[in-house]
Amino acid sequence: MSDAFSKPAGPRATVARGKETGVVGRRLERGFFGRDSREVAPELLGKLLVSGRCSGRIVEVEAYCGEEDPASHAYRGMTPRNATMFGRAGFLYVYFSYGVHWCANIVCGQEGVASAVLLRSLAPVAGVEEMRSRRATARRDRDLCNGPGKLCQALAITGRQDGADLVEARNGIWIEDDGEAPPATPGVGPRIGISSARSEPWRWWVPGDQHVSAGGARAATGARGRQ
DNA sequence: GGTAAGATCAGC
DNA sequence: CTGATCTTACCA
Repeated sequence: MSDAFSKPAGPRATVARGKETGVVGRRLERGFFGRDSREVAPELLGKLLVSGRCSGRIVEVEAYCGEEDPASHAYRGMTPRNATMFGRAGFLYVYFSYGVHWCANIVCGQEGVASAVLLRSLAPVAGVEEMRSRRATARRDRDLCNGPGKLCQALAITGRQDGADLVEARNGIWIEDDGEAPPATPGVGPRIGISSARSEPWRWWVPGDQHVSAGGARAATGARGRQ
């Protein structure tokens, strides 16, 4: 695997991109994340995930609620894998899924409470060429970041970013608010790909956005999912 | 020690 | 629909 992450861009990238887009956003602060993940998740819709020279607008998220949530990795307590989730809010929890893909979460809530928001889909904004080069299998640009594994591959997020602080942003990765408001009425529904707590409506998305994940789109159109 | 299941994706 | 292929939980 190539290491495209050797040069973290840092906050300076905000200015650089601002020159291109005319918009300079603000990094989200610790307090934004230090609440219940179900409160944070829908407010993340419309925010930008920035990693290196790439960024994308968050269009689909899921909340996981630690030791009270059977679908959460933290349900059975702390393990080496999920330790980051038990730490401070505003850090990135990255895990390896199905032995194949990486998935990224933002830790929320109080320290010691393992709640987090899974980033499921982005609309690509900056660094699209770089994303394409990392995701040769994506035939269309809308396939670059429309899934939790895909967006990590596109933005070069791996286990190396597990435990990265999105607030201090010293790893060149952070969440930015460029003024785009979350949808007043987001899509809401059950989470994707889990087998327990299937009825909890803890997935949110931007209605009608073409970058919502394939699994999410299926669920939204009422097609049969695993039951 | 073995085995099954999993917050996924791509290719058939 | 299936294979890929790593981590964890759980059972013997």
